Amino acid sequence: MAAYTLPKKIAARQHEITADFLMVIDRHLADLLAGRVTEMYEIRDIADELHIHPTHLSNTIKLTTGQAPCYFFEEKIMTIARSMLTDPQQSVASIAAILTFDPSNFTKFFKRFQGVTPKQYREEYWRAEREKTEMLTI
Amino acid sequence: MAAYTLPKKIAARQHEITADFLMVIDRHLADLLAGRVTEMYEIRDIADELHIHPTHLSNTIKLTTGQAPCYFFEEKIMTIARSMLTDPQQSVASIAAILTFDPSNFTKFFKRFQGVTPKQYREEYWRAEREKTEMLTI
DNA sequence: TTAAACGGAAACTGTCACCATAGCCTAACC
DNA sequence: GGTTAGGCTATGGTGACAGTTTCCGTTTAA
Repeated sequence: MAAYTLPKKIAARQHEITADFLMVIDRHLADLLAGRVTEMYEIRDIADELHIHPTHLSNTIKLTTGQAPCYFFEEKIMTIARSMLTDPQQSVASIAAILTFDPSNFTKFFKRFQGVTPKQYREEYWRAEREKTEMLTI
Repeated sequence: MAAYTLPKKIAARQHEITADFLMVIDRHLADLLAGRVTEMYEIRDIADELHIHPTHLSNTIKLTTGQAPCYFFEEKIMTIARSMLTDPQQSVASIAAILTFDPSNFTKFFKRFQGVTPKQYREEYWRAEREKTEMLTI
């Protein structure tokens, strides 16, 4: 009997793929923000990096999470976009550029998920901030 | 070896869509002429009826026939228009109305395909008819 | 020997950019 | 007065392309 057994497989291959996928997009987005890359990954690029077929990636992510790969990618991009919009120094166009959108598409993309345009989102954010400050000073 | 095989699929899904598309526009135009409907179908309406995406409809028709969906739609409308114009009772404007055009656009539409305006077409048609009759009476 | 992993074709959904033109009005022309 | 042309703008259709889903065939490992 072997005294040492391999650690029990916590995740099946499916979950390994899912975890790897999430790591890859996190790393890629970090690279994008740091300016180390300037092109947005496509699903094909991620599948290539994981050495599996794009269709198989799509199927596996959907199977383990109930959501398609794009969902997570887009969610993370939205989180970054919202965060950058709270910085009044950055123009909407420059944020769009960093996220590899052309300005027009960035607005469409953002509005589709957030319901409001980037500019509206920024304005509402600062209005809310001002109200908070007033609460303190009164 | 199976003695009975299913009949070989003659038409792939693509051809099924194409056939259905042609049926739908035929039926719709018949409805229009009979006054059962007064609005011209758009590609979206046909796609809805076939339960597929408009883009997919467009791409599939183009793939199987080499022509875009509009081509067939417009061809059939032109056939109807030419036929109605041979009836001297119907004014050009009333024909336009039945085909859901405003008079000005109908002329433009007709000329684009036929090279001549509706009125010219009608006149040439009757001139040709008269010549035929003269041939007989001489 | 069988169930998961994987490859891959085909059908389908969806977005975007481009542009021809329908729609609408006015004006000109038989 | 019915027909046609001109001019403007909003928009529908298209073609290209990315992604998803379904389905099935192979391989692989237990």
